[in-house]
Amino acid sequence: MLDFISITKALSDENRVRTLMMLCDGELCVCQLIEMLGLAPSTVSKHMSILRQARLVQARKEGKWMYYRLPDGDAPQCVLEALRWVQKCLAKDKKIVADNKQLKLVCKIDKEELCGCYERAKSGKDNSSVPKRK
Amino acid sequence: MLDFISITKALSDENRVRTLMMLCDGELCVCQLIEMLGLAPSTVSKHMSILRQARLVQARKEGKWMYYRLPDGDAPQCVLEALRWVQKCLAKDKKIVADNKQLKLVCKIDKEELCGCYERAKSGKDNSSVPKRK
DNA sequence: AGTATAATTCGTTAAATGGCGAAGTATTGG
DNA sequence: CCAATACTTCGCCATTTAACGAATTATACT
Repeated sequence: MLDFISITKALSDENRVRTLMMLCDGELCVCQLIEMLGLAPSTVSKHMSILRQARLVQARKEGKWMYYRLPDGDAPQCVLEALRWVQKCLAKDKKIVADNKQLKLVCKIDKEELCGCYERAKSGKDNSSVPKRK
Repeated sequence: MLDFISITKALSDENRVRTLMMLCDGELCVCQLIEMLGLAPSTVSKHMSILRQARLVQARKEGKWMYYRLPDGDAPQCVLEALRWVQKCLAKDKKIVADNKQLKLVCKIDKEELCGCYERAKSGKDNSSVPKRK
């Protein structure tokens, strides 16, 4: 029961659900999620730890980057079915579709360039919708 | 998205999930739920309004009693699938199994007798496990 | 070694949530 | 009509939660 409630609690926040939907096409690193969600790094990190606790995502560290992804079949049945349910319910959701579109742009941004996200966030300018190159 | 989150929020409380599972075998009235959950009437009423808002339950008033039940197929697909998921995940859960057993006893109690639950609750004695007859 | 970067942990704050009892509404029964 | 019963709504309190920035950890780059 506790495991179950940890899943539903994890799913009861919009930003976490958006994150799960963003991971449908493959893993993302935290700075990409920060860019997409427009939240502080510490906040995103907390969200990911809640999703991880519920086993809705898995993590992989590579160098200084942390990648998150949906579980690969080895997760509890209850979790896998939850993910299928979420995906089916929200596939056509307006916000989710917009996120998907935005995500394609963000994924094109070079890692080194993107991860100035900390500084950019502090500067107050929202330039998240513009994929930049040098 | 908002509808979706209202469902996951509704499912993120143990007492509400227990309630849904109790409704699997048919409708129950509020005083039966009060008896089962051991909560104040106002609290149970609030829980039911949250479940109703999410369309996870439907209500029917008969005389002075209010009956709640799972939706009959006319609910959104997303809701029906959520209910199937919850039921599958928790069918064998310890607390849920115990609730089911307890519920059978509570259902045998005569309505007129059961609904002194308000007074009984105030008296502080937990006699909920003993189905009583005059 | 020493700085910069990516992410997490910690401490705080504002808002949401679950609980209760008191008061209000609606229905039944005298 | 009036009292009793079955809820529901409202107002309050304690706890939890989502957010942030500051401090910390871990890795890469000179």
